[in-house]
Amino acid sequence: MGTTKTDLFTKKQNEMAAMAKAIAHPARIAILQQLARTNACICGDLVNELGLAQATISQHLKELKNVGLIQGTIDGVSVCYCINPKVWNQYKGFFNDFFEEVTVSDKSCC
Amino acid sequence: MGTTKTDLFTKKQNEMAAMAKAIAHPARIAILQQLARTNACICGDLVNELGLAQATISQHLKELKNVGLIQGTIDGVSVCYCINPKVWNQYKGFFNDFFEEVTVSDKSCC
DNA sequence: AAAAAACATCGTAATATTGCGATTGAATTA
DNA sequence: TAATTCAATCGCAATATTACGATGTTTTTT
Repeated sequence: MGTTKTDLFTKKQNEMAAMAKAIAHPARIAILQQLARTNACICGDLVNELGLAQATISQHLKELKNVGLIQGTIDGVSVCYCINPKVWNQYKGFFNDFFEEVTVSDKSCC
Repeated sequence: MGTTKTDLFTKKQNEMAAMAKAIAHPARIAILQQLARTNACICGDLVNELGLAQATISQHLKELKNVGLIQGTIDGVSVCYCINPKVWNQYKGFFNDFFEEVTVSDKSCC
């Protein structure tokens, strides 16, 4: 118990849920926005900006890295993180498709 | 500890995260797709289709109702659920804006 | 080589989520 | 009215998430 029963759903549905989960935290939203704005960013800056502990930020960065939304390259002592445009655009497409699936008529049925 | 520090983030960021969380489960994705397809649905059908226990489905429906994505009206003994087009389109817009925030250039910086 | 700087990882505590059986509540039917 | 049906809610167990101090690792600087 307590575990999501992924076997009950399609691959696409599980993927969609995983994608949503990746951005289902304000810290990760904030991180992505920051990276989006600057188009390059170091982790230290994020720690200063967000107000969360370094370990916490690092953990969120790891999750974003795991789903491929960001990538980091070592730059001397620090690490330079940035958005992975390919995956980003994939997300954009998937979410768009999902919400487009229903071109909801303005009148609801009930 | 263990609680998300919402006070560190903007209202928009918290809202965005909450919206993502609402669809961050395959069962809720499946429910929304089903409602989208039929444009009207009864809960009992969902229980049969999804394979989760009635109590579990009811809980997911409640979450979707809480964020306004769906609405239910009593129809005799059963309840008819459907998508709220207004909120649905709001979600569509917000997600689109979020991913549009970065019109990522095809070359990443690092 | 020693100290410092920037992150990652470990371990742990607090809280949230998921799932379901059992029960309750409301409406319909016999 | 009693039985039935459908869904909401309660209570609990299992697992996941969030957060952070402490420690480890890697590179730079002294």
